[in-house]
Amino acid sequence: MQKLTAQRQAILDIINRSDKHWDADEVAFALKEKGTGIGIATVYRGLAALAEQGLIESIQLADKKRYERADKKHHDHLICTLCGSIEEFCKPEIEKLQDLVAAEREFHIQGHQLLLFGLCAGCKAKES
Amino acid sequence: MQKLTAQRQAILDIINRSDKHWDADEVAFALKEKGTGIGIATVYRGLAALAEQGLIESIQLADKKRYERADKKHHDHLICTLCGSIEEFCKPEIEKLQDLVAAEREFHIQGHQLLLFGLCAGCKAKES
DNA sequence: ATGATAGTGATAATGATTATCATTCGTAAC
DNA sequence: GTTACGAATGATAATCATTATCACTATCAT
Ligand SMILES: [Mn+2]
Ligand SMILES: [Mn+2]
Ligand SMILES: [Zn+2]
Ligand SMILES: [Zn+2]
Repeated sequence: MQKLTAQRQAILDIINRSDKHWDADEVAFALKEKGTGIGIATVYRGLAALAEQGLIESIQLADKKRYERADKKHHDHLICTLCGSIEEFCKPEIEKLQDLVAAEREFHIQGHQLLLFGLCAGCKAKES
Repeated sequence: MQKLTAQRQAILDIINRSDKHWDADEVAFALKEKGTGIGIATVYRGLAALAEQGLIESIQLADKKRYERADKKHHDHLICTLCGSIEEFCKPEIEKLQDLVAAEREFHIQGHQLLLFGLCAGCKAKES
């Protein structure tokens, strides 16, 4: 009984039209730019609803949640501690090993989050 | 120039005497129990200072930061989404693959965090 | 002693997120 | 078409972990 309202559709459109990892404020701002202003509480609720339905993906960073398109295959993230950029990677062997660890402990795995922190190529170069 | 004051030593003792993953409030409460009450701001600063010096380890969960003893070898965590229990595991092959991913992208890795979410053995059993 | 420096603790402020609540929308029954 | 109900909206208050302030204190070197 989760409805895909006009507001939620607008949020979904914003996110689907880019490769960015959006936080709630960024989405709210983008909608305002467009003329489609939406209450901030509705943005939060819309993002949560869309993620619950699998229409977008979420990642939990230290300070806040970010959302991205769901039409990519599963991946994890490299986060630059200097410029904040977010890169993506996919390493099925890691996922296999995670399943193995869970199986060994009779842990029923529902999800995971792997974040690699460091300096992106660009920032590494600048760090003479 | 970070000092190991009496307050910080008290925090460190609390954490070193157990295998728990402590949040700031739990540490503050444990200190109060002991008679060694410490201002909550000092607890936060003390935990941050101790972690910076490598005397304790921190993990960032969705809602809050938790701290644990630093005298174990590196490990990652399995988190039960039902009872909140935290188990630990160590899988060097995963760490190797992480380094490989970073190297491929010329990303200078500084740290990582791998969380596996799901049901612990106990909770899985109860879920008839 | 005199500073310089860092730490403490009470409390205010911050910032992301969630709760409240009156109002509105969408749809299904009458 | 009107009514009725559940869900959604939006303005705003509340929550909660954490950080910032600021006056005061402890430590240590000159
Ligand atoms: Mn991504
Ligand atoms: Mn641990
Ligand atoms: Zn960077
Ligand atoms: Zn459990």
